[in-house]
This record gives sequence, C-alpha cells and structure tokens, in this order.
Amino acid sequence: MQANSTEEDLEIRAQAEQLKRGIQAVVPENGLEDKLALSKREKRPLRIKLGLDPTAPDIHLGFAVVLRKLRQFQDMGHQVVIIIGDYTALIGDPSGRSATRPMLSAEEIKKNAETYVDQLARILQRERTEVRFNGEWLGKLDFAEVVKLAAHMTVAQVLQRDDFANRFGAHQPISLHELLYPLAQAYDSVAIRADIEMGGQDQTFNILAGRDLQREMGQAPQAAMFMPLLVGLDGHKKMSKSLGNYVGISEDPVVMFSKIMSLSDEAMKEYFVLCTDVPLDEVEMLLAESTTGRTNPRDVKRRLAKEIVTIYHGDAPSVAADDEWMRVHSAGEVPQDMPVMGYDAAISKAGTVWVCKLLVTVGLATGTGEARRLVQQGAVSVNGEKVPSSEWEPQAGELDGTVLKVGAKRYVKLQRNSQH
RNA sequence: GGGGAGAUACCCGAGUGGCCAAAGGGGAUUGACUGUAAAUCAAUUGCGGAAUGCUUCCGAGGUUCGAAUCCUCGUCUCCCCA
Repeated sequence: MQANSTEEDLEIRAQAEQLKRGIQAVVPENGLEDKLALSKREKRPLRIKLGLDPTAPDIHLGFAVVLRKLRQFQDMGHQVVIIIGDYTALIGDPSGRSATRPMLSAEEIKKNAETYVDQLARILQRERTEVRFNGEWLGKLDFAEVVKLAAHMTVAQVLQRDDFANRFGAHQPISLHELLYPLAQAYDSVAIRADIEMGGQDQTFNILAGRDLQREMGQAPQAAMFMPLLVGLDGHKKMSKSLGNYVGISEDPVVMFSKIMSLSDEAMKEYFVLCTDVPLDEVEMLLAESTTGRTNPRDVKRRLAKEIVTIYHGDAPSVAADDEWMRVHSAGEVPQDMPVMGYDAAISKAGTVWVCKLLVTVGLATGTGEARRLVQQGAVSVNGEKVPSSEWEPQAGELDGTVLKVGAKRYVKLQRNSQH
C-alpha cells in the first residue's frame, strides 16, 4: 500500500512537471499537484476550463500555446471544457484593452464560434472536448440573481485590475457593464464545476474571481494556470492579428516558415519552450551554441521554424518549406510559388503599361502616389531588373510572364489575359 | 442636477485667425548594412499620371478676404461638486 502511494506520488509529480513547461504561474502554488491527486483519488478526469471570446476567430501560435497545454491534459485522460463566451461577448472582455470593446451581434458571435470550433480540432482531441456556450446559464439568470451575484464583488476589487486601473487613471471611459465581465466569467466556472482554469496573465483577475465565487457557492475552488502571452514576431508586443505580428496555425507552410524566420532572436527561447516539444535541455544547448558563434543563429531559428511547421503540417511540407526558404533567401532565387496576377486593367489605350498603375492593379500599392514613391526608392524590379523611373511605361506585351517584385519579399507573376 | 476640461492624420501629441497637408514621437513602408533577426543610418508616410491641383483637424451651420484655430447648435468623453 505504502509503496503504491509513493509510486502514484511520483507519477503525479512527473505529470505536473510536464504540464508546467512554459507555465507562468499556478495558483495556489501546488494546486496542480493537488488536483491531479484528487483526480486519482476520485477516479475521474479533471475538468479543465478555457473560456473563449468569440471575437477574433483565427487561431495563431500565441493562442495555440494554451490549446497545446490543454491537449497535454487530454493526453493524460482529462476533460477539456471550452466555453464560448457568447453572452460575455455581449459585454466584450475589457482585459488588456485600453478601450471599450464593441459589442458583437448574435450572428457574428455564432459565425465566429463555428470557425473557432473547427480550428480547435486541429489541436484538441474531439472526444475529450466539451464545447459549451455560456448563454446556456447566463441567459437564464434574472435580474435579481445578477444583483445577488454582483454583491459578491466590490468595485474596489474590480478596479484593482490593471486595465481598469489604467483606464480609470488615464481618464478613459469605463462602462458599467464592463465591470460585470469578471463576474460572468467567474460564474462560468461555477456552472461547469471547473477543476482548473487556463488563461493568459491578462485573465488573472477573472480567473481568481472564479475561485472566490466557487468557494462562496460551496464548490472547491478551481486551480488557476497562467500561460505567458507569446510575444509576436516583433519580439515586443503580444502576438495578435490586429498588430500583424502573428503566425496563424492554418497558414501555408512556406508562409509560416518564413514568418518564423523573421522572428527576433531574443524571442527564440520563448518560442522553443511554448510552441514546440523540443526538450528543454536541448533548447538550452542550441541557444548556447548560437550565442557563442558555434552555430549561426539563423540555423537555430531554422530548426525552430521546422519544428513548428511540422506540428501543424507534418514532416515533408516542413522540410520543403525550409528548402524553399533557403533557395529564395540564401541563394537569392525567385520563389516557386507566387500569386499570378492579370494586368490587363493597367493597359492604356496606347497599349502600354505605366508601372505605377501596374503596381496598383496588381495590389502591391494602394495608390499611384505610393507606387511612385516605391519606384523612386528603388523598391520595384521586373525580372530582377530595377525599374529606373516612376514614368517607366513599357509595351503591354513585354510584361507577360515576368516577375514583378516590390521590396524584399513581395513577388507577383504577371499574366496577360487577353489581347487588345 | 451644477461647474470645469477636452475631441487634430494608424496611435500619442503640438498648433489658439494667414508663414498649416498641419511640429515632434511611436508605428509602418523603402533603401544601406545583415542571418529577410536585432541595432544603426537615410528616405517616405492624406489623395493625386504631380499641378501655383484636390479633400482634411468630432458633426452641422455661421463670422471673416481668409478658420484646425472665433461664434452657435449637436454628438461623444473626462474631472470636480451634489
């Protein structure tokens, strides 16, 4: 008996260690171990909660960090409960925001939710994923019940939150309904009897509010696991679509690969830890080699890119993406795949094509003013030859099949569709 | 309910009657350098086949030869008092 329980202890400790990779914090400190032990004792899977705000339906690497963590739980036999915040989206999570979020319409929410669920399947196990909409329970509360719930929290508590505090301090508007957000999210935990809630650090207040509310309503408080926010490709701000510094998990392997290659060096470690399964001591070794100059940092980054692309696309596409990247960026060759664009719309009555108009037609410049600037700055080339002047205007036929390049990385193959 | 402050380009923010297409910073784009990293330097950043051209400073009117700047009304926000 004694030996048995020690063995279990070891197993739990091993599992916990694995689950803690890349984790920022667990509250309470040994909450994870306790919950795992509870699961063993009661012979039931833990319920791991993750709330989603159905606002931006695309899943990028930053968000995948949490999902991959959930997947680890699933692989250990636990149950993941995804909560689509259709009701809370009516509020708009103020977390990390410096402004009130626009409220979404019911249709938008529904559409976003569907795309979400599809994408979740790329990382999570279907059988161990329960998807719930929080309108299911929040929608049933009547005003008296909301008031009763609201009595569990004080304004001072809510205003402790950094984002509210900052906005308050900066004299920016905070709508009353935003204050209800943490409460609603906390109630979700009660409704689904969460054992553990995952979230980014910006969710600290909301998740801890869940613990308080569960306790007050006679449930065992959930443990909180905080994932760090993955920095974006710029290496400074968090990854997000609106900042344009993201890598989507459904993106084309070649695009994904080259995006990762443009990552800041300082962020490499974080990416290795959070986005790959490369053992931590190996990561340390790779990074050490790159700083001492034994390995070109570029090649360590290639390894990183390859690991990540493999997770979402498989081995062969990953290797192919690497080859393509080396071919284009190291050997300076033209990429294999590039968008083919017709340029008939840019052909003048005289049968010539003015470069600036061409750039606009093909979508490489937003207006001829910008196009003119690009050409003048020497950013535009045709078949590898720099366009000499913004007034360059060749015969239409000369451009058919040529490669138009703008800046360092935007290529288009020109194609004439019809004769005029 | 009373009093005060404010709304300027992607963001922050100067400008308080002509010298304003609007300082400065951030961001972004382009070039040099490089490992398509970072850092650094330089240019560009309302539109425009470019012109002493066109449309801008929350919205609608008004004053004026002339308005981002002054007046009126409206919308939104913040602060203080109750």
